Amino acid sequence: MSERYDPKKIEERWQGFWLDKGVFEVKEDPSKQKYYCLEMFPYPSGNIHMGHVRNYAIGDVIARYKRMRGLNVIHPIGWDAFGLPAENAAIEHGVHPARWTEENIDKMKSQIKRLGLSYAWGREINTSSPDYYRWNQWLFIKMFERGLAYKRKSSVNWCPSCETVLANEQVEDGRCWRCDTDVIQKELEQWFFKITDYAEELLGFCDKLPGWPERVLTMQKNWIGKSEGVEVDFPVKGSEKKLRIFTTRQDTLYGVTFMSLAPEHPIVSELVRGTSYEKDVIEFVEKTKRLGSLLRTSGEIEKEGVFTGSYAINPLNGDEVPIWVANFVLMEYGTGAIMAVPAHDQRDFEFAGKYGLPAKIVIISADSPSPQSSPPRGEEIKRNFPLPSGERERVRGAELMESAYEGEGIMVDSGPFTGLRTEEGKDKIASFIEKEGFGEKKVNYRLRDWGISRQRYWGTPIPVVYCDRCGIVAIPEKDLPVILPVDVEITGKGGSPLSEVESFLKTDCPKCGGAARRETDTMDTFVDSSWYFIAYCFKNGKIEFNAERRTPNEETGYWMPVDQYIGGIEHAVLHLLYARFFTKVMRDLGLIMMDEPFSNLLTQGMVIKDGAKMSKSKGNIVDPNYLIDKYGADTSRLFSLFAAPPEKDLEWSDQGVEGAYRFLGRLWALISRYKERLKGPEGKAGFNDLYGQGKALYRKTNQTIKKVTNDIEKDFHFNTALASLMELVNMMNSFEPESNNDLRVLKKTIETTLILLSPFAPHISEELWQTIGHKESIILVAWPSWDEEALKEEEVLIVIQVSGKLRGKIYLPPNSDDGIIKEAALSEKKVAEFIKDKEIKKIVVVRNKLVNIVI
RNA sequence: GCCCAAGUGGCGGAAUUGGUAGACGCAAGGGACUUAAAAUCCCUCGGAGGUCUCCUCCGUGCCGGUUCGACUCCGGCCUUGGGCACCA
Repeated sequence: MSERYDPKKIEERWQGFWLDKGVFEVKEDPSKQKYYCLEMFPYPSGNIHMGHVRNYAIGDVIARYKRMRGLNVIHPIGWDAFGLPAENAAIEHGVHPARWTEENIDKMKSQIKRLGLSYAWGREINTSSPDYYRWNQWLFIKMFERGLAYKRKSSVNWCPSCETVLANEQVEDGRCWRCDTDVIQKELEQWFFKITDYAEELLGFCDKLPGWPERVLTMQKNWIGKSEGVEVDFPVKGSEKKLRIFTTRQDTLYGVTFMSLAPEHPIVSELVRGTSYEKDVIEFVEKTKRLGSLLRTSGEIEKEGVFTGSYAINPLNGDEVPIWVANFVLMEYGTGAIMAVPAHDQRDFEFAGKYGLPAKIVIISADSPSPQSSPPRGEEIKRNFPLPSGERERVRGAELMESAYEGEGIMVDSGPFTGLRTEEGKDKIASFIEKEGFGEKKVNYRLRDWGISRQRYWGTPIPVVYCDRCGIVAIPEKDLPVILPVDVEITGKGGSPLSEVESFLKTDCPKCGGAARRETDTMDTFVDSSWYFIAYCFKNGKIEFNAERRTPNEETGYWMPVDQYIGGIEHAVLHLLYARFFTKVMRDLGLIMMDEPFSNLLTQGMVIKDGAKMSKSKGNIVDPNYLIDKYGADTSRLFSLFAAPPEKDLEWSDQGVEGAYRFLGRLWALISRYKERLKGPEGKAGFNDLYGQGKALYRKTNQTIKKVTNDIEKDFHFNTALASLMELVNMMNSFEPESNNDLRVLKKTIETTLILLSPFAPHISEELWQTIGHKESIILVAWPSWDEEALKEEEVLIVIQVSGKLRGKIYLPPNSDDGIIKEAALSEKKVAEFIKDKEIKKIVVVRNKLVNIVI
C-alpha cells in the first residue's frame, strides 16, 4: 500500500477482478428475493457525459446496496442503438450508420467500464442487432393481427429541402433543425399504434403507482387529457344533414348563439357548394391550411373565421344559429365542430366580439344576489354582471361583460333546466339528450394514436408487404427478421432510403406468391425502448416470446417488474408512457404478467454548470474522461452523489470535486497510519467495556450505520448519507487510541466505514478492505445493522427557552422526569437571571429536547 | 392563461412528527510545516452591535395568522424553474 491515495493504481485492477469473477452476473433463484435495478439505457453517441455519470452512479449505489442486503440483484445495461444521429453521420461523413454505431458503442463501453459499475454485461443488448429488432417486428405483427397497429393518412411535419419527415422535436420554431427551411404539413400514409385503446387504463393506473413522482404522473394525466361530455347533433336548416359537436359544457346548450367548424371539416364544402359564400369560405380554408397545425395550435394567431351562409337548429330550444368556419377549431379533436357559447367560453367570446355575434347568458355565479328560487332574467341578468363596458360591446347581449364567465354557477334562461346548479344541470341535460336521441355521452382524450412510421434508414423495418391482389400482408413469423439491408445510399433526400434499394423493395407476397413490394418506412426508435427492460430478463440475451404458449416466460416472470427505474425527467411522458403501453399490450398477448413495468421511478435532475444545462452548444461541458483521468472513478461518482440529492439539479463545481477527492485521500491516509497497529488486538470490544472517547466512537459508528441505511432506504438521499460518513471519518481522525479496546473500536469503525462507503466508492473500499487484512471481496460482505442499545447517549442536551428564545442549555440523563428537568432548567444560571422577578405563566417540557419557560 | 415544483450564509446544500437554523462540503481569512511553492494539518467563518473567550438584537422570498414555540402548519402575494397550452 502506498502512502498516498492514487486511484490509477487501484481502480483498473478491481474492475478486472469483478469482471473475471463475474460477480455481477446473475440468474434467477426462486429461493431468493429479486431486485431489478435499471437505469435508462444510453444512445451510443460516442461519449458519455456527466448526466450519464450521475445516472449510473445513482443506479449503482442502489444495486450494490441491495446486493449487500442479500437480494438477488439484476442490473443490466444495453444500447438504444437505432436513431437519426447515425444517419446524419452517414450524410456528413460518409460512414455507414452500422459502423458508426458499432464504433461508438465500443468507445462508450470502455468509458462506462472505467466507472466501475456493477453491470451484468452478459445481458447486454443492442437494439440495432437483428436478434433484437426481429422482436420489434414480431410484436408489430401481433399488434397488427389484433388491430392495434394500423395504417392511415395523417398529417406530418415535412421539410421540403431535406425531403423528409421530421419528428415534432426536430421542428424548432416552425423550421427544420438542420437546414432552417420552413416546415410544412403533408398528408402521408402512416402506421399507428392504437395507444388510445389503452387510454383509460393508462390513466387509471396513474393512481396505482405510489412509487412514481407525483409530477410525472400529473404530466402523464395531462397528456392523456381525459374529458367527459356529450356529443350532440344539430340539424342543418333546410337539409337532411346533421352537424355533430362535442362539448363538456352541455349545461350551456341554451346559450349557443352560433356554430364553429374546423376548416378541414368535410361538411364545409357541402354547405357552401354553389352558394355566394363558396368563394370566401374556400379561400379562408386554404389560407388556414397553409398555416400548418404547429402554428395554428400555438394560440398565437388571432381567431378568425367566415360565415358559411347556413344555419343549424339547436335541438333543445329550436334556436336557429349561424354556422361559421373558424381557424381555432381542430379537426383532430372531438368531432371537428363546436357549439359556440360566447357568454361562457372565452374563445367564443373573443370570436363573437370580432364578428359582432350575439351572446346569451345562461349561467350566473352562485354568489350573485339572485336567490335560487327565482332565477333572474333579461335585464336582471345584466344588472348582476355590473362590469364596465368596454371594447367588447359588440358582443350583443353581453354588453356588460369584459370576458366570458367560465365558472360554475346557477343555470338561467335554460328552459326546464333553469335554476339548477351547473353540475346537476350537466347530468340532467346529458341524460335528456340521450333520452331524446339528440346525441350521447362521450369521453374524449387528448392522447392521439402513436405514429411510428419514419422515412428513415437506421431503424427497424416495418414487416409488411403490399400486394396488388392481397393488399397489406404481414410477414409470416417464420420469415422474421426482415433484415435491414446494408448496401444503402444515404443522402438525406428523397424520403425513405429503403425505397431506393431494389433488392429490398421487390419481394413475393407471402399469401399469394405474386409480386409485392415491401414497406420501406422504419419504426420510431421509441418502439425499441418500449420493451428493452423485458429483453434483459432473458438468459444470455436470447429473447424468446411465444404467443401460443399463453404462459409467461419463467425468466420474465421472475425478474419483472423493474423495482427501481432511474432516468431523466425529460422522458416523463413519451418513453415512460410508451413503455407502460407496451407492457399492457404484452400482458394482453400473454407474454408477461404484470400491469406496469416500473414499480418505482426516480427522476434525476440535470447537471448544471454556470447556470445552464451542460451542452455542447453552450460550451459548458465537463468531460467525464478527463475527470476520471485526473481524480479516478470513485471521486467522480462521489461528487455526483454528494453535491445534491438525486432528484434535484446538480450544480457543477470543480472545487467540489477536489473536496470529494480530499475526503478519500484522508480516509486512505488514516488507514495507512493505523494499518500495522490494527493487526494487534484480536477479538471484539463489547459496548459495556468501553468508556470515554472509545464509547463515543462506537456510538457514532452505530449512529452512522443507521443514518446511511435510512438515507438510502427512504429516498436515496446519498448526499446526507455521505455527509454522515464524512463526520465519522473526521471523528476517527481526531481519535487517539489509548488502549487495546480503543484500537478494537477503531478497527470496527474503519471496517464499518468501508462497508458503508463501498456502494458509493467501490474501488477504494475494496482496496482498503484488503489492506486491513480481509481476503474476500467487500461486495460479499453483508450490510451492517446497528446496535440500538449503543445509539443511546448517556446525557441528552436539553435546550432552555424563555418565552421561545434560546437562553440556556443543560445536559441530563435521557428520559429524566419532567419535574427534574423543570428544576434543572429554572436553576440554570443564565435562565435564572432572565426569569428573576418575573411571573412564570407556564412551563412547557418536551422530554429529551427542550424546556420553554413562558413569562 | 392553467397545472406543478422550488425560494435557507459568499456557494452546493442540512434540519425525523412544529422544538438549538446553517450538519457536511466548497470558497474565503489566519496560522503551522517548507529555502519557497504545491500538497497536507490546525483555527475562524450568517448579519449588525456591545462592556468582544462572553453577551444582545436581527435573520430561512414578502405580508399576515395559528402556537408556549414556525424554514416546517394556514391564508394572501412576489420571484425563479419545469410542464401543458385555442383540446371545446
